[in-house]
Amino acid sequence: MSQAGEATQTPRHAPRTTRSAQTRERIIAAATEVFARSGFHGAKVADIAEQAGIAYGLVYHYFHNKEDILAAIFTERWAQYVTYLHEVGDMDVGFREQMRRLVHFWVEVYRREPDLMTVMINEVTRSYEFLESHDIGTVMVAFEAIEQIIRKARDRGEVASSVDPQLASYVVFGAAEMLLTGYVMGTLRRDEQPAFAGDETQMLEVLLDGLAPRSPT
Amino acid sequence: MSQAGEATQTPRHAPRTTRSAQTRERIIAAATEVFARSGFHGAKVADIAEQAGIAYGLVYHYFHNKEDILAAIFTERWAQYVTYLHEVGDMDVGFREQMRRLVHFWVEVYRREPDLMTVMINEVTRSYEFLESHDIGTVMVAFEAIEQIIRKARDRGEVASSVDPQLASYVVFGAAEMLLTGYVMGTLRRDEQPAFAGDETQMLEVLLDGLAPRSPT
Amino acid sequence: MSQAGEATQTPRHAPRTTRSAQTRERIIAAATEVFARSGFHGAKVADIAEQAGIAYGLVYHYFHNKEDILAAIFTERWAQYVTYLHEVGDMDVGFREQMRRLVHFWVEVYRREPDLMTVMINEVTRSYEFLESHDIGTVMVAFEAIEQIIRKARDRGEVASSVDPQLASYVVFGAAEMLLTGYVMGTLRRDEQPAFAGDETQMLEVLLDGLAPRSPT
Amino acid sequence: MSQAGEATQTPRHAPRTTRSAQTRERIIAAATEVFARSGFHGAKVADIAEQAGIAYGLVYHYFHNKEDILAAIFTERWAQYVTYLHEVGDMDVGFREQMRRLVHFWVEVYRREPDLMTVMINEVTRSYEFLESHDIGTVMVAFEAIEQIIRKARDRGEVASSVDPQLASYVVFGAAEMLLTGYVMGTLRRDEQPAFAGDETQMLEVLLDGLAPRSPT
DNA sequence: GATGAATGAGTCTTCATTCAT
DNA sequence: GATGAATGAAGACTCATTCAT
Repeated sequence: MSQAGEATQTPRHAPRTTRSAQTRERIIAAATEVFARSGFHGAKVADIAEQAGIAYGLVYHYFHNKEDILAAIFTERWAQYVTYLHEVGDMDVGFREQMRRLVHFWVEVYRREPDLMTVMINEVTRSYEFLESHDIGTVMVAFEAIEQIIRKARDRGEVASSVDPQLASYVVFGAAEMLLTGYVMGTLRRDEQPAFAGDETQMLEVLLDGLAPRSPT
Repeated sequence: MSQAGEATQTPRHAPRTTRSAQTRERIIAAATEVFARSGFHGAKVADIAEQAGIAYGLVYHYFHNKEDILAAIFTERWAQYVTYLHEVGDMDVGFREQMRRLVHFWVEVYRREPDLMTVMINEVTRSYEFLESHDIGTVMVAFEAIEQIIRKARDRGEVASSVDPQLASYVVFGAAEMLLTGYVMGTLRRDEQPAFAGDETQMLEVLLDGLAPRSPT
Repeated sequence: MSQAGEATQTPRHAPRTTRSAQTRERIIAAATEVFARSGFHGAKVADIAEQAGIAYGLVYHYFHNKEDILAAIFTERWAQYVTYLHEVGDMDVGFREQMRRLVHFWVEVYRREPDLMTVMINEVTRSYEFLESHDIGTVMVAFEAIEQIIRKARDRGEVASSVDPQLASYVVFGAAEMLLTGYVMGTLRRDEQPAFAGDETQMLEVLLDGLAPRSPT
Repeated sequence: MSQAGEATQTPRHAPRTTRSAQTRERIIAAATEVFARSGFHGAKVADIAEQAGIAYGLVYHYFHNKEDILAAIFTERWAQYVTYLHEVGDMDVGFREQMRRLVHFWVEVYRREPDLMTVMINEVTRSYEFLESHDIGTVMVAFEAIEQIIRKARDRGEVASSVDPQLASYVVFGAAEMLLTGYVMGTLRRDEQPAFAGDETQMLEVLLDGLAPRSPT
């Protein structure tokens, strides 16, 4: 745990073969699932290996330690996530459409990789332990990307001038995350595709237009 | 973890003396602090005892095990929380005012007991582990209380008729929780009272009126 | 455990009042029951106190430690036991009658105090630990008493001359003990008094006349 | 203790290698020795491991917990024991010879594996704790086997018709067990082979022909 | 690369014993 | 005498990590 920073910097080895790379991916996928279910501390390396269908000793061929797996998930998946946020920010499609795509993206990502989001949120976003040994700024980038989208839209007049982009980014992120949490926890049951689409519409409406009725009802 | 439910139901003993009750409170307070700092898994019973200024063995006079302490924190504080949500729901003050009070309540609770909220958020609300071994319904009551507030307001015409109260309750809860998470994480630095007040106003505005500008766009 | 010998020699105090003596008896009775059920190591002082209906701290007013309670059971009860064995040995009633009385005595003692016998056998007679810290000779006296009874009977011609009194005492003691174990374990169900009487007769017959049919049946 | 049954049913894993199987045997042998010396409760897992020449953690690769080791000793040895009893029962050699072999078997087993018998007697046969958490029927099978031997012999006229086979099986088993206990406790010192043989003869005589002199005295 | 046997630091938890009240 | 709060030594058990095969 103490050498976490170092470990993160020093991948155990570069993948030499395709198979090797596949095994590494399998471990990351398995770890994502197990971390999501049990949390970092509650996850056993043996569980991860079992989930990945390999011997537990093999994990240490690919990662220095358990912490290093979490770091890899973070490094290799979070980046994609933030990349998309920036892409959306750079799209010339208007704020409503940007938000629509963001919400859709979240819901889609969750539908495809619910565990990844869970780990990101629970283990990365909240963990002092983790953040202390990594750059908290890297985590914050996601918030800042959304903040930027809102700020620019505000500058264009597509967001109310009174809105504080930073605060608003927390609202947006929080709302999205709680929706996804509802999915994962099973408190929001959505078995059909249309239901997911309906949620996207609803969330979008609430975030953009608020709860209070617009104009003369 | 498997006997957690049982443990929760069976307090080790009724407080016989004032001193006994005080020690129990000391342990709960200390545990709240340590759980907030290190997380449930990362917290050592010995740390909790040290923080409480007692021998670690004494913890087991008052609680069955570590899990039981977390359960006690949850049980004894969450009820107060839900009670307030219901009080707000019963107030005859209009939806905007209800929401104002809710948001203020959340921010205030955090300001007064940041560790408690941290534990609630990180170890209870977000923990599969906890939710799986306890009555998730107890947790959901909070969501339902907000859902009811929104539903009634919609019936009164104070919330747009197109809004789905359940979905909206997730947005509201999620936004509030992420705000507090920002406080907890220190990514939202708020050292001054006015800053907190500003956040409340902002959050209220976004939730009620949305990000999009009102008036004639 | 190390000062067991010392502890045994030094009763914590002489009973000053009748009530005091009664409490001491209650502890001994309770301990006998708990030791029988859980063994010495498995028995908790708290269980003994609860069984006795007193606070666990009070146990230490009457005994130095847990070991001391066992020693007291041994000292104060075993003596009575051996005394009776000697009485039987001194009776001028013939070997068959002596054996009859012995067997009856065992069955009776067990019927009245099965726990006492269980403790004697399991924790005293069979325990290296106990025997190491006490005079094993004291325990052996019971065997020797039976051995003497047999030896004298042999000298009188009432026992086959080929019989080794020492070995025979083990047979007698073992048979009796296993019978009683059957009662306690519930593998030998005896709810009616006649059943017990029947067992005494059977055991006596087998021990005295053997399994093989006597001459012309 | 409550999951003991479950643990017993579920070996931690099947031996994958010869070495693995050897280590498991080493642990069982070491545990037998330590249990015999200190009793189940008094035995430390660390002692067992030290005796086996391994790290204590390794014990938990092979067994779920301490109780599980005792259960394994019982399961894997008792079966052999009962098997032999049945073999003797099926022999067509007459009752006297059957008994002779039984007694010889018991004495031999003790001579070869005194610790094993000590554990069987002290921790298995006598322990409520053990018997409560396991199938007592499995233990009783041994009694029943002897009972059958006696019953059949009675039917053949080789045992007195007045004998109750069940009661008699307790006498036989009890006598044998106490003899072994004498060996175990060291109260019956037998350093020479002839002494053991003498014991067998004596026990056989007492059990078959009884203490009372046969014929006309 | 792969496996899983082996290690032992780290914790939780129990419970005999003490002692203030 | 009586109580039970408090202490802390002792020991069971977990599991990340190493390494021989």
